[in-house]
Amino acid sequence: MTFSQRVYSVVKKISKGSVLTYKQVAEKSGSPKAYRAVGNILSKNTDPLIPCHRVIKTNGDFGGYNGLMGRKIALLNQEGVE
DNA sequence: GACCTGACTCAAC
DNA sequence: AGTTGAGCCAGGT
Repeated sequence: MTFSQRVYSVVKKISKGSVLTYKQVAEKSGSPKAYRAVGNILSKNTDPLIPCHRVIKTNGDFGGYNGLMGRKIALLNQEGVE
């Protein structure tokens, strides 16, 4: 089980209406200081099962996610995410 | 195996 | 409060 796999598991466990920061994911993944790796891995593995859009920056702002979404994210936010 | 990159975060200016 | 520099991690080249 590599760190990336752990990150995937954590992100996939995010419930609707909940958002985790890269730091939170890193902590749950086992390495509280691996926030760097989290962003890096997610960027290279944009799996459809991974709601990367639910992963935001610690300041509460939206992260990158260059995905083909865009406004879909806003819709998702309306689902329950602030 | 070493160096570079990146969707980050924190502390200091 | 905004910008800059430094620090950390895993993956890719």
